[in-house]
Amino acid sequence: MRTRLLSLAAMHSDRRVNEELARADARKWHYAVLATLDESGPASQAQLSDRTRIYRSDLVSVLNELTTRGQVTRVPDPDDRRRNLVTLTADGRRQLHTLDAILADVDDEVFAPLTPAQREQLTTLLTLLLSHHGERM
Amino acid sequence: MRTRLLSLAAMHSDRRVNEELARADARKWHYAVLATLDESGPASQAQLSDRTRIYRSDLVSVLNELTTRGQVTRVPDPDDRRRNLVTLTADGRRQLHTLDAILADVDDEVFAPLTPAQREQLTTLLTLLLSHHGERM
DNA sequence: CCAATGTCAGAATAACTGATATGG
DNA sequence: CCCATATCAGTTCTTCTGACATTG
Repeated sequence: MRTRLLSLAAMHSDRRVNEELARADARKWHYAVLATLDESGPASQAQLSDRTRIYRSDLVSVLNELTTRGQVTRVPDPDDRRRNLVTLTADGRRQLHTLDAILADVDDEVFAPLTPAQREQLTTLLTLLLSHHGERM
Repeated sequence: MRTRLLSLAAMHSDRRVNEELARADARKWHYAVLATLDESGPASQAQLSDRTRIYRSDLVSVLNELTTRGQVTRVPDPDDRRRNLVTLTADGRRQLHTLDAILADVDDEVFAPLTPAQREQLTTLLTLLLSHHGERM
């Protein structure tokens, strides 16, 4: 059953990712938020929640941590004052690069059994999956 | 970063799997144990733990539940009395078939964005990953 | 004496569910 | 009035650690 394969592979990967991110005093949600902001630019919390699949309620504390570390700013959106506009800072981008380097190593380790072509394939397939039930849960 | 793609895809898949298994009063570990026993035959708890990646400590309660439901038996191994030999019962196999049917539907849904050929590819790639850091955490 | 096995108890997260206040 | 947003409080579920008794 494919769903089980996927689950097992991800479990292994996640464990390694968490171990390594912990050394940089980060967790995968921190990375997810920083990376998403870098990829798609400033966003409201609701948008971030959709894109990262972090629950809106849980995003709050993640953002609290990131803001106290000066890695993102969170300011009310003047155009729609219900929203906060979350933006990556220079420090945040620096941290993202640090985490990127860490994760690149984990990536190499986890996907070592695959040839470069197979890694490409996998990326393509997973991206396909996510873009379909992607932006829409 | 591929690890994040993998993580997101698995999270989505796991959520759907859990939702559907819950309707059959099961969880993914129940299925994992039943399926593993069916695939590899009777096993000790340590072996099951390796194969399913369920912690030894957590396996205990999963097996408690499965035994009270009569889906597996757990008897001391005469050859090595530290071990329990866990075996699938007829009821267990029946339950496995039920869960298989449920999961086949979830599988179809989750992997709908992929063509049959792409699903094959994905299975191959994930199997490769798991067989490498597979039996060895 | 050391290693492996199964078990237990509990900590630490992570995931999930409302409820609420405020603005559109 | 209803919907969306951010926040808070709290529950549940899972993952993970450490210790222990028993056997090899």
